[in-house]
Amino acid sequence: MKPTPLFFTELDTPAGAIVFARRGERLVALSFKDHWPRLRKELERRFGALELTRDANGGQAGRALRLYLGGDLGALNALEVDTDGTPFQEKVWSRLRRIPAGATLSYAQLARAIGKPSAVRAVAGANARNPVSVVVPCHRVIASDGKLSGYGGGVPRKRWLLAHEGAILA
Amino acid sequence: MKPTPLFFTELDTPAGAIVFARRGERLVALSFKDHWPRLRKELERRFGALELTRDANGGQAGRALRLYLGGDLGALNALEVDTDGTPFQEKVWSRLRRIPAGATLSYAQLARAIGKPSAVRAVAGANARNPVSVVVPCHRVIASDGKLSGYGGGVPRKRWLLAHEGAILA
DNA sequence: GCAGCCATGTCCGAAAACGGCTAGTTTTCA
DNA sequence: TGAAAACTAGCCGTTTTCGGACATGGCTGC
Repeated sequence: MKPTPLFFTELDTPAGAIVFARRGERLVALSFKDHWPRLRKELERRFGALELTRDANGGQAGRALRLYLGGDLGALNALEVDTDGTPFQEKVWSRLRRIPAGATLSYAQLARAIGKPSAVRAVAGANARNPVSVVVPCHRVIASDGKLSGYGGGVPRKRWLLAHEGAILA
Repeated sequence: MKPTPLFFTELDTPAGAIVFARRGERLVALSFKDHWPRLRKELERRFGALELTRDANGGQAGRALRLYLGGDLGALNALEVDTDGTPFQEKVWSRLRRIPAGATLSYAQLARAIGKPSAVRAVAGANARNPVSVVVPCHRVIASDGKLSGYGGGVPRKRWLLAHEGAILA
C-alpha cells in the first residue's frame, strides 16, 4: 500500500499557532498546534501511511483562513472539507457549518435541529471529535445556560474565536 | 393551547388612570396604568396566551368602580374577583376584603387576624402581590406606628385612596 | 456484544436571600 | 432630660439559587 500524500501548513493566530492538513484542496484536519499529535494519529488511522509535505502557503485553505483572521468572517464558508465520520457525526458537522459567524447554538438546540432532541450528549461527543476545528465551527455550540462549557482547544480559545466573530456572550 | 379571552378597560381617576382585566364578570387584575406591564406578565403566567379585547364600559366592575369613585364607598364589596394565590395569600386577601372602607389595620393586626401573629413580613409580602388593587383593599393596611409605609402603586396613591375613604390618619 | 465514558439538560430538594414589619435598644441632637 | 431618628435581631412565606442525581445516545475498547 503506497502512502497517501498530504500537504500540511502552520499558521500563526492571536490565539496560538494552528496546523492544518489537506489532500489536494480538501481540508482533512485542522487544530491548534499543541493538539496536533492527536489529530495526526487520527489521520494515520484514516489513511494508513502518510507522505507529509510541508507547505508554507496552504492553498485555498490558507488564503481563506488568513481572510477569516483578518475579519472576513464568511471566508471559510466555501471551503471544502473531507471529514470522515459516522452518519451521525456527519449530520452534526454539516449542521454546524450552517451556523453563521457571530451566532451560537446550545447543544440541546443542535440536537433538536438534527431531529434527535434527546441525543444531547451524543451531539457533544460528535462535537468533540470534529477533525476540522474552526472551519467546522464547533466553537459556536455552548451550554444551554450560556456558559462556554468545553472545547478541544481549551475554553479560552473558544472564547477568543467567539469574540473575534462578534458573538454576544451572556 | 388556545388563548384565554379577557376584557380590559381603562378608567381615569383623580389619582391617575387605572387598568383592569376581567374574565367574564370576574376581575382578574387591576392596577394603576404605569404598573400594568408587570401585571400583564403575571396574567400570562396564570393563563398562558391571552386574547385581550378592549372594552370601554367595563361591565359590573366598571360600574362599581365609577360608583366608588363617586363616593359610594361600599360599591366594590359585591364584586367577584378571581385571584389565584397560594393558600396563605388567599387567606390574607380574603381577610383584606372585610376591612370596611375608612378603616385601617396594621400588618401586625392583620397577621393576628389570620391566626399567624408572627407572620408579619409574610403578610406584607402577600399584600405586595395583590393582583386586584383597590377592590382587594391592600391600601388599608399600614404600619403599626401609623405611617403608610409602602404601596405598589406608590404611597401618594395610598394616601389618596385612604383620604377618599375618609380614613383617619395619625 | 457490552460496559463505560462524556464539551449536556432537566428535575427536585435544601438552603439562602428577600421583603410594603415590629419591638426593643442605642444614638443623636436640642 | 427627652423625643425622635438610626440600628438590630427576630419574624415567615415566597423566590431564587445551587448542587447532586439521573436520563440520555452514540462511540470506543475490550
